[in-house]
Amino acid sequence: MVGLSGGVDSAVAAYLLKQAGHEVIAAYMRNWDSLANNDFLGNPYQGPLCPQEADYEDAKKVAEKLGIPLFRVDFIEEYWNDVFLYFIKEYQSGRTPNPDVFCNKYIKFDAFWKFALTHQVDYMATGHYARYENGELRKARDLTKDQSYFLSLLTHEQLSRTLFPLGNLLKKEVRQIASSIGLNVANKKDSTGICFIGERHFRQFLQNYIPAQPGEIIDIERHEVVGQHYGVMYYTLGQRKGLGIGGIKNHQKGSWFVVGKNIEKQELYVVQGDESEWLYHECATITSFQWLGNFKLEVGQTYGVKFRYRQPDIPIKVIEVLSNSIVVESFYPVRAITPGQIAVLYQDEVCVGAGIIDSVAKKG
RNA sequence: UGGGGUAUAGCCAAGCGGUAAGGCACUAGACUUUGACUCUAGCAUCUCCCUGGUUCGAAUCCAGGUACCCCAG
Repeated sequence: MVGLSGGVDSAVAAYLLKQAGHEVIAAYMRNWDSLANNDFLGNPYQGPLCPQEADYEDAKKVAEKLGIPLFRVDFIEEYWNDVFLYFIKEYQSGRTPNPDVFCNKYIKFDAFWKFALTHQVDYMATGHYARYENGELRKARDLTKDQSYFLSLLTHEQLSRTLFPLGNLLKKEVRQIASSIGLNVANKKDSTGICFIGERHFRQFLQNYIPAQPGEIIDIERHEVVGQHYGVMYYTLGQRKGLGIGGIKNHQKGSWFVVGKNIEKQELYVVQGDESEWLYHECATITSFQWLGNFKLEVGQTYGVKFRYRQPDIPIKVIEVLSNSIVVESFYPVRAITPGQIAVLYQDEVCVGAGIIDSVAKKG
């Protein structure tokens, strides 16, 4: 069973599986209901035109074109309970979660799989750009579209029952295939924003679930108030936009960036200029760490790590291994390593482990 | 109510007679299956606190007014 989103990637994935001789069925998932979920503020799609229904129509056309049956399934409650509540809780505690990683873990590769099982399938498949070969999760051939980052918290069991038909293709090739077989979505723009929710004005979106709590923005170097914020939970480390801090007398030119926050005091800490020491760290404690490698994880080993999606691999050394967490140290300062985000360890192309960034520190 | 200083876009700020730099913020777009970062573009055209005056021409000079700041009382 293939998860058809209405986009070009999953459509081509389904096509390729069918071409390969698999018996393919598909399902369109809908996991977010703006009305039921009070998704009002910051939602650009007010009114009757619902992008999800447009996507469903696209998926139907794709299924029809490919001659495969298309089911429709909702995991709105599961998404809310397993992904969104966690998402909100993290923001409330001042962290910056990555909901899509958990959406994969609990919805796409769990709830969806259970649904697929009711149709007696052997495998599920998605349009992710990633590879799972010989028990190893690997980056996609198209490194610019590689999505192994988002799959890094899956288990071997989840990965081994999944096919990734796009793992060895370039995005460009996927679009060419879609075009060559006349798929309606061949030139459809890639979707962005939180999976199943979509593009939102983020601060306003959060305000639907976390009430505003305005407070002071403080220059952490001079201990001066330089502005007012809407609520510390709406900002993330390294953030520039949305601070609204203009020119200030006797200050140099330059933008301001978030470097910290105090939930209790509702204070947001910032620095001017993107070269401030406050923005950079080398050490990170990674909790809920899951090891995917087929050898032993030990102190002293070096890997490449992504502290956020699409970040080039950063060389790090493992300096501590605990039962459920590890501590790593990069060989050079890294900007805005952010608690709540997922840190993924790679050994070249192989994803060997991942966990949640819990805290960061300067070297030494 | 003596003296001095400043008044330029939301903020900081160039310009000192020749027809409004720059930065920040903001907005839009690009990038992006999280949030960010980044990049590109836009952003004072009866306008430079107000009113007169000098001049071919003023934000720039002069006079008066208004507001705020500082030092003295």
